[in-house]
Amino acid sequence: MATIKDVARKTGLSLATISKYLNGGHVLEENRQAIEAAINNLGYSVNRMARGLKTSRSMTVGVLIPDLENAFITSIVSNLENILLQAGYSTLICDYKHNPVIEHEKLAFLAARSIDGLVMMPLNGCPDDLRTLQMRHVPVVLLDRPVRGLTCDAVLVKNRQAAFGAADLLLTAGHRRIGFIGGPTGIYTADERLEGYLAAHQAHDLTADRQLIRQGQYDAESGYQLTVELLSAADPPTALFATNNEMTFGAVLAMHTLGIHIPEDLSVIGFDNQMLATVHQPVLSTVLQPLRQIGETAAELLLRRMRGCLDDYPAVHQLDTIWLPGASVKNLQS
Amino acid sequence: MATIKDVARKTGLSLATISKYLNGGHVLEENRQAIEAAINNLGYSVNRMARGLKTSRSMTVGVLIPDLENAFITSIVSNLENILLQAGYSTLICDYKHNPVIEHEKLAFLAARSIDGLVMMPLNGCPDDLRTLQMRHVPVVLLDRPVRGLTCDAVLVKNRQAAFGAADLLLTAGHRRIGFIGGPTGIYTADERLEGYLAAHQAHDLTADRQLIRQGQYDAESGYQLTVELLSAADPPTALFATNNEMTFGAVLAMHTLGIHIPEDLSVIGFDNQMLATVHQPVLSTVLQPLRQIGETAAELLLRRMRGCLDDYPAVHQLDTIWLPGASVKNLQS
DNA sequence: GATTTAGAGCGAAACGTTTCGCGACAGACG
DNA sequence: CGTCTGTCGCGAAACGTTTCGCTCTAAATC
Repeated sequence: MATIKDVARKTGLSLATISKYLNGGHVLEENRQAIEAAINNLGYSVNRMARGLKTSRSMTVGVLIPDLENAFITSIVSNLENILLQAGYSTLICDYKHNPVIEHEKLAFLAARSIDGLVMMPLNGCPDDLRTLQMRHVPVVLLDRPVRGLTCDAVLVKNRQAAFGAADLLLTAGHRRIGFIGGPTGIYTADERLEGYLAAHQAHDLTADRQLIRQGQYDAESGYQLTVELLSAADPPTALFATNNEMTFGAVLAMHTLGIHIPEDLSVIGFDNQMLATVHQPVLSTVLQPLRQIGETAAELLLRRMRGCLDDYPAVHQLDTIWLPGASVKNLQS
Repeated sequence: MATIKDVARKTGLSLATISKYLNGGHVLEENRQAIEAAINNLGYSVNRMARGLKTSRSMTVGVLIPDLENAFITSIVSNLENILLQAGYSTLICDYKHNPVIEHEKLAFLAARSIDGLVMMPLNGCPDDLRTLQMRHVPVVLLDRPVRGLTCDAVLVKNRQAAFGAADLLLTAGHRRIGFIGGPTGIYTADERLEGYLAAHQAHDLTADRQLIRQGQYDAESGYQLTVELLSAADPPTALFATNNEMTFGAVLAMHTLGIHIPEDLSVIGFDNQMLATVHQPVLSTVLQPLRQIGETAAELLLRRMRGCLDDYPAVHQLDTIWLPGASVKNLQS
């Protein structure tokens, strides 16, 4: 491998000059050409480890997500990666498989790789590790949910408003018994979405039947299970709101198994699962998160922070969700 | 940040000894304890860039894939990442969005990051860049398809056999007009799968009607389009075989739009799209690739190569596909 | 024509490791 | 007691950059 020394020798210039050129400094036109020729000739490319050693920047950002097999998440990551790459950063992607132990391990792993920044979709969030990172001036941007007790930049969506909208739509269509399939209490998005659901009832001067509110894990298994429970109860709902990607999948699976027709037997609103929503017959009315925008916002925020700009710290961006109109809601009024 | 020097100072030992300890060498029990105490005390962790500079190994592998939003692919990557991480490697994941220009760019980007190994699911494959990498003794493992004119390790599946099996199943069920929705000629997997389809016809002493064989891009758009064409033709097929993840999605979407019932109006076999297959009603009979196994095989092969073992080079692993039995094929015999 | 100023290049010292060859020492052996 | 052998630690030289402060030259200014 050619080094900067070889380029210096070949051009008759000094190391310092080559380095200056490489870092965008001004050199004489004549020398510029000589340097470029030598670089091509030798096939030189800068050794990022040597550079990193000197500058103590790795030009690498860590991305820690719960799941790499979830299109909803990877779509965000893909965006993120592209923007960061354009700025010269590479992206170290890790998933922790929804497991807090792995989450902690991989966070430690990333921290040990001397990353210049971190984007994380937290489960527990490991506030202590994150704080340590922040003390080292490694900026952190959270996705999807904040971490309790940690001051940090974050990119979220308006969960409460989205859930309010979905429930309101069902109520307005005349539904009075709306099943709610949600994540565990204590999880930020789960709490927010439930609150939105409840608030919509209040806005219609109604009180939701607590029996209709079912909470489990944010996974397909739970979605399936809770749907079965809800629908086999004494007084089943006429509509169902599944409040995350996996649970929507599980819920639809359960309805298929039970032979329930949408929307004749049951009106349904899903969350996030765009591919399922569009392939479903009829198309599933769904709350979608603005994946592209989440990725972009997070990337740009992180880049700003890595450039040292702390103007609006801590910034918490709350993005609007997108409504995918389908045909899975039956109007009971008509 | 504490350095090895600080540890040396604190313990009264020399740099060389600390380094030896860090790299698993033997030191006196007494010193070992002192070193460990000092490390904890100082919060020392090795600077990977300095280490990399000396050893000229980055302990990083590149992963280049066509698409990060495709669960079929990311599932492989997730596996890969986990195994590599256990061996101490981090994973630089890039996607090229099915675009040969980006493919080339990102490959160049990865190559410039001094990766220790590369796993790639190629489109064009950029044989020249890959060869350059190989000359630098950076092992490369290809996924899904080989690259024309390049000697290289690869992990593939038995495409021909899988397509043969699917077509054979339909033929055995009495179907004589089987639509084939495939990728473009020249793409390895597309060619192999088509050959399997044709071979199955031959095995039944039949010749496939060329009108039933439609080729497009490996995307949902094409799958949709070709399905519409096939079904609106004069003499439509009684069965359909969609031969990749996205095309299966597109095909199902088209059938829904056309109001076609599966399997009453049309028998269908899909490919790869497990989530669609299981959520579909009825469950879609589908050819699945062994994602976990592909990831593992590729990771282990790459690790072996990075350890310098070239015993079986070039190794081309051909894995068996998995048959997901569904209820989307109607038996015409009965 | 003398003095200032800006531009360009240079030398050398870091950055935090690994590694090679050597020396010190202790115990085993004849 | 002298020699040999094996273990453990040490000093110093790299690895390929960046960067600071300096010098040199030529143009600009008075």
